[in-house]
Amino acid sequence: MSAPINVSTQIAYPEGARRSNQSDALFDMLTSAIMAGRIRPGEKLNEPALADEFGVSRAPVREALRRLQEKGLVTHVAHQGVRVISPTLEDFLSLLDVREALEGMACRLAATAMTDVEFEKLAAIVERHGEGLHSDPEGPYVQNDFDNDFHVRIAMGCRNPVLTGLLCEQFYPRLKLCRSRHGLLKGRGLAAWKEHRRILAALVERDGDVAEILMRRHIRAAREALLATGPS
Amino acid sequence: MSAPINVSTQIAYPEGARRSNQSDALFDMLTSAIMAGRIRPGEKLNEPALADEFGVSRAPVREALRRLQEKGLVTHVAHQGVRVISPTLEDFLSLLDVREALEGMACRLAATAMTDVEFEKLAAIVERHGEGLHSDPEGPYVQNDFDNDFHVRIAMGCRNPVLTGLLCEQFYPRLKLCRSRHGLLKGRGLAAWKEHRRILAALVERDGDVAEILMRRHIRAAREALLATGPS
DNA sequence: GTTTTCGTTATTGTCGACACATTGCAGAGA
DNA sequence: TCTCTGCAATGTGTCGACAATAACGAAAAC
Repeated sequence: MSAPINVSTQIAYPEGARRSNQSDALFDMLTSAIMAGRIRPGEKLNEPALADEFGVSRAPVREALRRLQEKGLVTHVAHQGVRVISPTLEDFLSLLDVREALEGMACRLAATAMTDVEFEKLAAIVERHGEGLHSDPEGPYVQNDFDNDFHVRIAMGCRNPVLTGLLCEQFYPRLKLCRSRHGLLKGRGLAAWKEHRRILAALVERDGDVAEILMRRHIRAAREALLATGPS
Repeated sequence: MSAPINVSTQIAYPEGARRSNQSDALFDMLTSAIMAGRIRPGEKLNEPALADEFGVSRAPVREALRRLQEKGLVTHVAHQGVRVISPTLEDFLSLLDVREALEGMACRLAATAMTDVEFEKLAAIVERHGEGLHSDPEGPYVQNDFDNDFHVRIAMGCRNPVLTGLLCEQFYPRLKLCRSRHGLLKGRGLAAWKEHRRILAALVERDGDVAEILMRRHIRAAREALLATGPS
């Protein structure tokens, strides 16, 4: 038996986020716990144990775990329980290939779909990123605030609900997990910022073709940086 | 109360497909029933009613329904039950935009990842498609056999599990539903075949760049054909 | 020391029941 | 005739329990 995870005491309930049902609450809790590293990759999530810990029956736990699985944050092998995924470098690379395709398209669509107000907001994000670089120009590009992230904004600006959902709900959480496992890309900070700036410029020009190309190149650069440092 | 669906009597059990647990069996049944149109778009799937009809408790039904929801085949609004989605033209178009991005990437990757044997198999599929055109050159491109479909083969040949999973499990079923609702693209049959042939040629040349471009153009052509006939 | 067999345990699927929320209907009142 | 209120029906989340299956570990046989 694995050691008790005891997540409940470590998670501050996001105030408004308390949903009506236990299954949702559990899902939110586990999601943030995994993403924050409070539950480590490879760690086991025991259905009865979690039910016991949270004082609920197995049903809501079961559902929350299944949803985590759909989200790609945990794996479930029969009769061996569910574990937090510990993505390999290959998994990471696969994810980035698909991400290149998806965000490229998102960028193309966003070029015509986003409003000028949204572009201003995006510009502000890029600006703040630039200011942050002064402290550590060689550091990685850190995504600290989901709603104010460059990529997230574009994903939400493309006005394609399928695409937005895929990126925000499936890909970004998994990518974050991959990053926390394989390390951020040091030295990419400044380069990433410059690339963001060029993407923004193309968007403002409403040039979808160029915006897509630049975004794809941007993600491929990150992928290649990973490939260079990864297998070490 | 909606009329009883009575799916069980209409579905021939796919012989080997009987899984160990009821939830899986139910999921398979409902999936094929929806895709075959035995359960129509907009139709309600009643949890207790299905449980009763199949002689199981609500638990496995519940799980099967949730998985259908993940797959994007049904929607679930609180206290109103779950219904088979009836995709709008906009939904269809959104799906096709994302599909363009995904299959484009799949094609690019497949150009280097697929084996010569797989290419031969793919060529055979294209050839058979061409022979089928003799009977109705203006007809639509029909995908009658999932495992022997041109696009499916490429999706499986790209060697990117994330991409393959997305396409085969999420997109193709939803696309099929969209097609059955909005009609197939008449007159695209011959054009589609020619495009397939060119894509195949690029793949065989192992030219990922061109293969991607051709595939994207192929899907965009289908999208525009839909746009032209759709709003009528 | 290695392999096999057996018992234990963990995981999982399923069940039937209950309680609560919401919806929609129906009847009362204006 | 329209509106409001209360009730019934439906949908839904949750519970505790049981049984079956497969993995794990220990003891026995080779």
